[in-house]
Amino acid sequence: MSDEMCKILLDHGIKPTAVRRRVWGAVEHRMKAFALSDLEDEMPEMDRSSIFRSLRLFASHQLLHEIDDGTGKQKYCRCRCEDDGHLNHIHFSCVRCGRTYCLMDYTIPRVDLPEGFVPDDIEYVVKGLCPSCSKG
Amino acid sequence: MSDEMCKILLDHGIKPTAVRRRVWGAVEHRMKAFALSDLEDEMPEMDRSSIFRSLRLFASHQLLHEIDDGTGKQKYCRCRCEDDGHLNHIHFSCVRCGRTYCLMDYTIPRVDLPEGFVPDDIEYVVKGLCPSCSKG
DNA sequence: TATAAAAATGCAACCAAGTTGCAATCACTA
DNA sequence: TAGTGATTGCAACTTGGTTGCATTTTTATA
Repeated sequence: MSDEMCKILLDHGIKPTAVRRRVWGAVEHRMKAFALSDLEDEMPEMDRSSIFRSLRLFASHQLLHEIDDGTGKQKYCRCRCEDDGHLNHIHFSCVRCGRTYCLMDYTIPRVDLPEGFVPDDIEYVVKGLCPSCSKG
Repeated sequence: MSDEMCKILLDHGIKPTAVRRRVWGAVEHRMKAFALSDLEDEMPEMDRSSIFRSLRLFASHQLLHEIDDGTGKQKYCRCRCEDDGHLNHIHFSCVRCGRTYCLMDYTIPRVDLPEGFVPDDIEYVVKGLCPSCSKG
């Protein structure tokens, strides 16, 4: 709805249709990684493939990152990188509650690769217990 | 068949049945990560779920690691860790040919996590072009 | 050794998540 | 306003993983 929201989409070359604004609104302020199924549950009146297509579109236009936390479900997180569009923070995946945290302030330490390997992107996922699950 | 093979399985608390020896034989010398589907293709006369159960068994007995390289397929690699049973090397996943390399000599750099996060395992996957694909 | 009990296997079916084909609808331009 | 292309909703399909169960094999016990 808001002009603000439209602007972000337009700035990234995305036509702000009703579906896309709806999806973006549900997504833009999230700090944790989320899956398609999360959005499905929250917006049961919306079509799965429409949400899916919006997410993929956002990801291809650098509004979201696609991350893989080892749970077998594709997750997304809000991209806040100014640089080259690549993820540069680590993720934490809780083995108990299944939530994935974006640790924005923790950058991925780099490794020099053997000759011939040309890196493009890095995924650094720590698995264990998150603060709320480690308390118990 | 070989006593050697049986010994490895027995040493890890696994009864060396025919299926398991067959699967282990197809797996033990691999340097690259592999998926269930790879073994299915190589041993078409074997049952999928039997291979699957063997792999899961091996993994639960620390003979294999289950790794997630972001391709959406569960991959496995030969465990050569002497220490705590955790993976400690990085992986390289080629976006062109889909192969996943275990870079055994490249250990995962550690990151101090925020208060409350209790790490158990780490996944470090670099995506890009492998030596054979980056040549072209 | 014969038999009972337990474990492993093969098969078919199921499930979840992602993805696609296509017709209906919408948005925009001429 | 008609025509064109993009978008959407729906249903169906694909892939990979997983499970239920009857059959077979192995192991333990009498």
